[in-house]
Amino acid sequence: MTASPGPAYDTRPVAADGAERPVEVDTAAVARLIGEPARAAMLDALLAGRALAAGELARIAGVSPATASEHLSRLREGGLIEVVAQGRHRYHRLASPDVGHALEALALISPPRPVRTLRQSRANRALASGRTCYDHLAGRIGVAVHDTLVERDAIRAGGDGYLLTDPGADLLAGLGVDVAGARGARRSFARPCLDFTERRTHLAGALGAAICDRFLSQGWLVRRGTGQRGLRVTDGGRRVLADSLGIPAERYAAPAE
Amino acid sequence: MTASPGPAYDTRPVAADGAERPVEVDTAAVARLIGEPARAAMLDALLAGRALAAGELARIAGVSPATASEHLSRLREGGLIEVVAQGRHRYHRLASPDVGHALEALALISPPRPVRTLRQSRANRALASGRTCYDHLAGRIGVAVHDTLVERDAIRAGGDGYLLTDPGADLLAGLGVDVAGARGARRSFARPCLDFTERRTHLAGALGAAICDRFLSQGWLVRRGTGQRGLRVTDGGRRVLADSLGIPAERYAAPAE
DNA sequence: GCCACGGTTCGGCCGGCGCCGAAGTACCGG
DNA sequence: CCGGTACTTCGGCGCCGGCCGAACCGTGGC
Repeated sequence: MTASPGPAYDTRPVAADGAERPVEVDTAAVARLIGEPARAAMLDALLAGRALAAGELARIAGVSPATASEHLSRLREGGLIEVVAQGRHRYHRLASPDVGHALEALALISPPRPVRTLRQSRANRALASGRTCYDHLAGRIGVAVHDTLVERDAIRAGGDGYLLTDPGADLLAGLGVDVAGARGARRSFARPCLDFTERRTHLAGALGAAICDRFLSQGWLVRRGTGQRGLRVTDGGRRVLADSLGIPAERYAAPAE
Repeated sequence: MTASPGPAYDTRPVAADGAERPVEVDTAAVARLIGEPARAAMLDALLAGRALAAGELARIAGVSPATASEHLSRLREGGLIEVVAQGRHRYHRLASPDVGHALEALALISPPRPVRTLRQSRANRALASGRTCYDHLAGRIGVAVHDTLVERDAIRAGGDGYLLTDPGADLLAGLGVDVAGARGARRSFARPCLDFTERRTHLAGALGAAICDRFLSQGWLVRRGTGQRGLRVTDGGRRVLADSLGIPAERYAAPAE
């Protein structure tokens, strides 16, 4: 039995509007969009959840602004990214967490490409420790938080993903996480997300994002360098993780070697 | 707390061998493989879990045997499919469930393509009710079974996916499901799998496969037609679902219209 | 041994698309 | 208004790769 009232499953006949009916789907079109090195590099950069301007994406992908512009408009038409105009800049971001999930699922079955430089290797090791995945915590920190919440019965499988138990809601509220806001969000509340560096599950959805927000705004975690994707635990964060969640620092230390 | 002894998380430092270290990964290469209509059609056909001969795949994709052969060898080199020679035929199948998951994750963000014929539409509606996803139950039946197991606390989030509780093990053993065999399997024991027709979660992994096996071998479910992907619930199956799991027939009936 | 059949390899055709430079458009600051 | 910057559109080049027919290899049936 779950902590929330009513059945965990949805007894309605899966919605009557046409969007939910099974339809053929053009998988090849989307894969073709991702299957171009420059576009894949852009999407990878956007996977951190930050909106980036077209010029930055051009530089990241190593192509001219003209080419980048074409790629971005294709990605937009394909529904993979959204664009928000702001002054002279046009910021791009992934259209939905589902896009991020598809990218990670692809990464999981993609051939490894040997790390080239020492600098690159060091950066990757840092990412393994803590990073954001779209907008929630990933890496060893994300996995540790996820596992602890499950272990303490703060979240339980249910619905389409997880349901928050009453003690779990108290625990997170005590940390200042905006649980009510997450419940009100129109996106999926809480669901598991496969972490491709750890090959383990961490917490995604509105709740995962709310936790990530809180940890960043309190300075418990800080963005690592200018890459924005890596995360570092501060001394205060170490205290909070240990005292409130019982997570020792070893659980999320960077892997050895 | 979970039902099994010891912590639900893995306290080891994520394995010391190089394979688990974070590496750059060539997502574009894999996406490029999938992003070709003929190859995508082949992969889609293989998503049902059946191994298919090269000739059949050529016919399905609508290309000549020569072209199909080239596509298949590329897919093989890319690690997406495996081939097993048998007499004059060479049977192809997806290399791993992860490949299937990536395909489903892509399908979730792919643009819908309107169903063309009435016949096609009817076939799709049947698939919505019950189907296999790689080797486990999917569709409305898969979702109903998954939700019921969660609702009855037979499975709980933990580890990398789900852990089976003691009452849950009794429940499934009572149905004749080979729980011990599933535990012994080297693959992931039980994990959620996103169903792209239902947009809901169902049960994958060794346990999901064991349940599917049992239901098919007892004749509670039968393959629908020659497509092998669709499933139909028999009268006996209806009884078992209602009596042992408390799932009424409405939960998995084909959607209206 | 011969043929039939499934599958692969090879050669050559051709369309699509990724690329850039240059020109065009929108927005901002002075 | 004018110049600079950010971005898009256009035209044209070149190559990758998807396609097929034909030839080639291995298996199985007779």
